[in-house]
Amino acid sequence: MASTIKDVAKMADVSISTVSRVINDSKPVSPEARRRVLHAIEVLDYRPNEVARSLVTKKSNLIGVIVDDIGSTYVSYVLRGVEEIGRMYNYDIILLSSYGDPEVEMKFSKLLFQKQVEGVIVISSTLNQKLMYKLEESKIPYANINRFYDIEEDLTVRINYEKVSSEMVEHIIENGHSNIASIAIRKDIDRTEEKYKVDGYESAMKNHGLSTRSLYTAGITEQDVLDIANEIDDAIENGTTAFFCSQDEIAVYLINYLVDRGIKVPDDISVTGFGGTGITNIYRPKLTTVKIPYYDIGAVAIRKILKVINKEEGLEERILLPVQILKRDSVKKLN
Amino acid sequence: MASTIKDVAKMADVSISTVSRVINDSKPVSPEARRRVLHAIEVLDYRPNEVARSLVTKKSNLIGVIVDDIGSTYVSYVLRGVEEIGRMYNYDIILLSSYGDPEVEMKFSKLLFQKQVEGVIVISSTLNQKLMYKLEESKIPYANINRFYDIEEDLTVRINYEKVSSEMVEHIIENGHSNIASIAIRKDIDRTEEKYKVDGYESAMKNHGLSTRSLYTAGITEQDVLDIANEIDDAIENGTTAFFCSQDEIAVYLINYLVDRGIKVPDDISVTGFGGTGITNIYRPKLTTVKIPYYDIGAVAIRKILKVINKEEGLEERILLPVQILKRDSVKKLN
DNA sequence: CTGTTAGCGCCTTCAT
DNA sequence: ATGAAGGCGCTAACAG
Repeated sequence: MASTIKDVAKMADVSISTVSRVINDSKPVSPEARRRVLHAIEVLDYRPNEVARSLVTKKSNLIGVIVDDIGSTYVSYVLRGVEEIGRMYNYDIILLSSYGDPEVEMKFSKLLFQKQVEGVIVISSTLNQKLMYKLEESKIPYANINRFYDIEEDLTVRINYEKVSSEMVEHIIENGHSNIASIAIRKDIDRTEEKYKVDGYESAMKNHGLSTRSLYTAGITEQDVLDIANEIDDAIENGTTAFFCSQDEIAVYLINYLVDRGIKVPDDISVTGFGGTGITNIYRPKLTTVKIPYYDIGAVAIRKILKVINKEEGLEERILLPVQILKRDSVKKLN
Repeated sequence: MASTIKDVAKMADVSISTVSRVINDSKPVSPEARRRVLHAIEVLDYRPNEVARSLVTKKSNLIGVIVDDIGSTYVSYVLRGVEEIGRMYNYDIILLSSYGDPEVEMKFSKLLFQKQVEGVIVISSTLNQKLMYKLEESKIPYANINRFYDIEEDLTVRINYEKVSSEMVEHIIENGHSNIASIAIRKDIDRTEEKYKVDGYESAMKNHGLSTRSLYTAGITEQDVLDIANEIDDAIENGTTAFFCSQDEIAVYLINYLVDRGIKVPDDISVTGFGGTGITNIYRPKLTTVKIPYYDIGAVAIRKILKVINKEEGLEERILLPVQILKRDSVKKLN
């Protein structure tokens, strides 16, 4: 059995209050007493029991994080930010992976409440409104981070997808392309970031008096891309020289498809993506893409929660994260 | 303020003992009392406070997981297994990411002890002996999962790298190759899985009377591979037609290097890897590689810990996980 | 500066 | 079958 505050008190020949005072540095303690306590702590290898401490202080220093799949790159990148900033403020992360099951997520939230977490962060690719309601009514601070859905009310951290999309399209245009198609995900597009990307694409094109061609996939799997092969072929036959894709996965599977058909990227066709995670550094050609600051998204989310917990006054500004376009090798300069 | 067991007792007009009995199903309670308690719980939306519960039962149902980088594919894949199996047994995961700093890891272990975790799992790419000692002397069950180091005493879960390496080399030989080189990581090779891989390669080659050529990198970054470009070129000039690589990253960067030099894979040169994570499905050509069961590695590790916690008698067998060779497109059949 | 006391919310004997 | 009482390890008044 680990030693307790009592053992330390006994050994140092003081009361447990005094021990508590030195470990918390809460009230003045005479140098002599402090010395003895410290010594006893050392000898007994005493470590305060956080569970007991939480019970009385009502602070668990725990943030619950519900994710849909810890194995996904998106989730793990966001988690980096959450974990590191949480740590800076002495908060630990309890991690729960739901694999996208909404019912499981409901159970998780209950579990987390019982564990007395002080905040909850949800990192997912799907939407679970029921979970949001439950978190809302729980009155504990929470943040919702979603890979696709970008909903005004839920917003925690946002990115100006429309603007950066326009910039990316400008970049493609500057490289001499004029027949540029976009590919985005159709599902729930009115509530996802995809809408903003397509809007950005279309407005940039219109600003240059160019006509648009917007293709849509069902998702980001290889099959989803192959399913619109006809439309891709069609675009190319009609002179499309560049594809502005709303996600790195789409871009990469598109390139795979093109290469398999003997079409070279970027020599014959240029392609851009959105995301900028590891794969885009390894894959050849190195993808020209928008680097989404996943780490910062996580960091800002937990920071916001901690602010609420600590009742920091921070004016509730909407945080808009800057993004960066990585100009690499998948866009060719036409002459 | 959330309602407590007292509130429930008052509302149901019973003692807190009775409430405790129904929520834990520990002792018989009259149907009538039970009904009233359940009703009160429902109305008050009562959820037992796990912190208080842990304090008295001395069970936190928490497993601490120290990782070097939550953002790494390796870590997140292993975590999937840890999390899911932990969940099955009602254990939650506290996640700490050290970014490889040994001192930080020491602090983490202390932190975890204070949080009263019942077990600790370390998932890393580096070795922290001090941490292992500390965990060992803590007397709480722990498991050490390492991406590279494969040390007899520390073993938690193991893989027969030598055997599968031989099989992979056999596969390459069956495809008509005879001049095959290996590439592995030199660092600490006597204590890493790399040794077994090279051994497997060499023994397969010798069994076929073929001569070996073993190259070594400093690590798995792109630069590490480029640093041995001369040796790679040299091997090719000397007739090498296939490279058996000890890690997917090495294989992929090697292919990048070769392709950049106008050498086609697998048409001119065949390449195999080790790992089988997501990237190898997306990358072209699809890599022929050994699929390491990361999920199972994590699952077995936590299962082992839970066995100790629950004092299950399970004979302390050494678990050897089966692996699978993914025969895909990066090895060409020579005629 | 220090010790005593009263809980935090819950489980668990021990009586009844 | 049920309630009263004690205590898990710790913090926070309250006296002194």
